[in-house]
Amino acid sequence: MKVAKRQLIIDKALELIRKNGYRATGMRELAKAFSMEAPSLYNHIKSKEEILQETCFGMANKFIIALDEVNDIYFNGEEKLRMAIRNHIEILTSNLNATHVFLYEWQNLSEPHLSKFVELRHRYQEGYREIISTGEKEGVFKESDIKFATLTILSAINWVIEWYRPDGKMNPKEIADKLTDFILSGLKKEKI
Amino acid sequence: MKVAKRQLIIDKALELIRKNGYRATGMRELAKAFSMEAPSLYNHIKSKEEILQETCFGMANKFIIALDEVNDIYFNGEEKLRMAIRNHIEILTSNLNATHVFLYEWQNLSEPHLSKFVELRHRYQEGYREIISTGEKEGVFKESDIKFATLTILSAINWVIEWYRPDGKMNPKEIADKLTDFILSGLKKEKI
DNA sequence: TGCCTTACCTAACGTTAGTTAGCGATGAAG
DNA sequence: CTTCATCGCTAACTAACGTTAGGTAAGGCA
Repeated sequence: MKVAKRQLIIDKALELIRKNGYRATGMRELAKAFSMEAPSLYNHIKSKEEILQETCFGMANKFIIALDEVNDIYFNGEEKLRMAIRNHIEILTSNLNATHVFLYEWQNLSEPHLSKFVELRHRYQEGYREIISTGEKEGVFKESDIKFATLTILSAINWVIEWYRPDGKMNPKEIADKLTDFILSGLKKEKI
Repeated sequence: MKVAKRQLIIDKALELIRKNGYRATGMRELAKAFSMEAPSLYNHIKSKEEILQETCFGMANKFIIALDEVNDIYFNGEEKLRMAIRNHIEILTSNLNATHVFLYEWQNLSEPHLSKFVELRHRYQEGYREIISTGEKEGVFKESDIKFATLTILSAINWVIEWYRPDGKMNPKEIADKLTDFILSGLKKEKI
């Protein structure tokens, strides 16, 4: 039972944090969502930062594992990119609140967790860089500044969190496919 | 003299806010940067939020004016997009700290400024939507979900703030051009 | 000389933050 | 029936926040 309520608290915390920001989300406000007083929360969690840490590192793991799988299973660069983006969008859309914390609130981590987290982020970028590099070597992707392409791609797929609505007209897979098409082929009509 | 120091204070504030976040940046810390005590700041500024307001609305104006110009002067959709992105990157890279506040800290605005600001942001997006819509009607751009394309493009050009370094190897114009090429033509090699 | 403004100071206010201490009720286990 | 962990509570602490009040030294100007 304890573990269940703990998860409820964390979930609600993530929801509030996404809505108002980590610093603006107080323990008293969080407690109110459960008709409790703030100190009672500490029967379930160790501290406010514990929520932040668990979420940041938990999501980092999810993203990294999914990416490593792609790099292991698929060989073709284009296929790799398509699957990586599909996985990323899938994780992002099914963990909107947690992903927001992962993307934008990690700066509130205290040391040494902050440094550790930055390193994980770096590793994730590295994975994408590899994929693009693969596609380039295969002659399928243009010769491009790989760092540049990586960052641009990551920005596009992360921005999805800003406008995705679970009840919208596109489901995660459709978003991922459309995004991949856009990234691969751009906006311009192909010359005939 | 007073106006000069006021600007120095605001500039330093923006620098600190970009580094640590609006809420994490305190008046005492800001004052320390000038070897002053916190209350002395109030001889130069009215409040902490004044800095936020001035920056958010000031930057919004810059971006919107630049975009309106593009929509007035150029006719071709592709040219419009190229110039809009060039202007955007130019403003962004020459106001890194202020742009960060504009992009990520506006949520700390209090009402009614918050609503007003959101409306301005909306208008800026609208401008990009128009451009893409123009290119589509001309038959130069693919038939695409315009909202989707707009958001993806804006995310890519805004993400530049995350990795741009003034002493890096690409200057703003190069970044803008490369970004535009990427957005227009994508990552894949053109079929022969 | 006398005065007013500028720009700093110290002291302190009121609020809010995260958290701890310690107590009481409940309910399952031995 | 007793025991003991669970999970709430109130009270309160420390630290930090933005800001105000009120005072003082310096410099331009009548």
